[in-house]
Parts: sequence; structure tokens; C-alpha cells
Amino acid sequence: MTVKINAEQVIEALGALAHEHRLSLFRLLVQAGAEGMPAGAIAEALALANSSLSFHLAHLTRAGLIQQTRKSRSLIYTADYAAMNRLVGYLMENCCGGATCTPNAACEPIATKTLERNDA
Amino acid sequence: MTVKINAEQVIEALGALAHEHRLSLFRLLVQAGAEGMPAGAIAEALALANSSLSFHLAHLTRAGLIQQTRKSRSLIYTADYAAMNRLVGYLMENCCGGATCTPNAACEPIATKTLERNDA
DNA sequence: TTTCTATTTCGATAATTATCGAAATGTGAG
DNA sequence: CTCACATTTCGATAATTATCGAAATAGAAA
Repeated sequence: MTVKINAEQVIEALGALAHEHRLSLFRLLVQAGAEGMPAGAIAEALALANSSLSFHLAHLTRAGLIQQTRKSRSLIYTADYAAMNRLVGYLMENCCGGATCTPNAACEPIATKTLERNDA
Repeated sequence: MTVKINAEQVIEALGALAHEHRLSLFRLLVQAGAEGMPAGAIAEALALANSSLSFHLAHLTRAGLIQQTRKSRSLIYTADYAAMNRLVGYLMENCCGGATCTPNAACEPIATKTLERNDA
């Protein structure tokens, strides 16, 4: 339990995930692993207008569930596994009055191809 | 993994929990244990108008996160721990491409006082 | 600098959601 | 049957959210 999370952040994250396209989008990035995906490829995969996708990407980013890095002209989005773990941790932590059942399964990103940054 | 859950149900549950009052409400019921709480007591605890609370109770019920039983004139609401576990299970299951990290911590309701129904 | 490409921001619109008071419903008591 | 109580449903209103095309921004290449 390195980083704390509060109710407000939990609500923001839950609300961000509680949408057909954003849930698909997040899981797409989770499966994409540490390499992530450029916005254009995501828009194509989800069959969304660029402007709509941008709206959802901003929403997930604001909720702290995904992150953005630039690679030449493309913006690469990656899932934030730590945030995912914190969210589930919060739900489980407050599950049984706060005592016994905390999740001991932590998710680590899958390095699909290039493993450039090992600073996680 | 006795009961399956699909994306649509997950979205409904996440959306139900992604609200200040409903998240507090759900956690209140979780802490209340198997005994549950009558609507009136919940409204008082959360300082909500009866009609507003009823709206949120219906929302959580529709999402399958809480259940309703009648006890004389009062309607008693209880948290559905199994639904909670299914939700977290879904999130974790699809966390690492679906393979390794599933949660092995399951939440059981706390029997605070009367343990009338053992058919869980 | 000019052009090309990727992505975001801006309007404008439609749909959904949250809120509360007042009225209605349903249950038990006298 | 009538009354009292707990909760829900009904309106009406305000706020938020999702959508997409068109225009603007940002970076890279020529």
C-alpha cells in the first residue's frame, strides 16, 4: 500500500469506467501492455469519431487510469496498473468492515515488445 | 466462480457505485452486515430526503448490489457480497490479459446480531 | 517556411441524472 | 374501517454527459 486513495478519486475512477466505450478502451490498453496504443489506432479499434475518443481519453486521464506520452506525431496511451490496483484495493479494503479481506493479487503490465522503460 | 457477469452488468454496477451518496450508502450497508438497515435509518445516516434516498436505493438494487426485504412496515436493505465479489473478480480477471491474477480474497457478510437466514 | 498528419478543442444538440416537495401506496394497529 | 407510519412514485427543474462535424493546434518532414 504505497499510495493512498480517497473516496473522491474512487468515485471518479468508477465513473470513468462505468461507460461502454471507456471500459472497452481501458481494457484495450490493459491488453496492449506497457507499449500502449496511439489515439488513432484506438479510434479505429473502437469505431469512434476522433473527437468522441478524445473526450473519453481525457475522461480516463483525468481519473488517473491512463497516461499519455508523445512519440513523434502520435500520442501513446497506456493503462495505469497501479491506479487499477488502488481502486480494487479500496473496494476490497472496505468490503468487510475494513479488516480481513484485502486483495493479494497485483496486476503488472505485460511487456509485449520493446521494454524501454523499467522504472516502474 | 459460480455466477458469471458480463460487461453490461459491470458497467451498471460501476455506474451505481460512482456516486458520492451511493458509495457511502453501499459501504454503510456493507458495514451493517447481514442484518441490514431500514430505509429510514439510512436516510437519517446520510442526511438525504426520503425521495432522494429512494432513487439511489432503486439504482443500487437495479444494479444488483443490494437487496430488499420487508420487516413489518420497514423495508430492510442489505449489501449483496456476492455481487461485490463478482464485480471485483471481473476487473481483476481482465487485468493482465485474463490470465494470472485473479483475486483470492472473497468477502463474507458479518453477522452482527440475529443470524436468521443461513441459506447463503 | 510550407505542407502534411495526428489529435484536440469548439459549438450545438440530445439524452440522462440528481434533487426535493407533495401526493400516493402499502402495511400494521386500534 | 379508519388512522398512523414508512417508503415510494410523480412532477418539475437544474445540472451533467455523450455525440459528431468543423475548425484549431502541435509536431515532423520537405
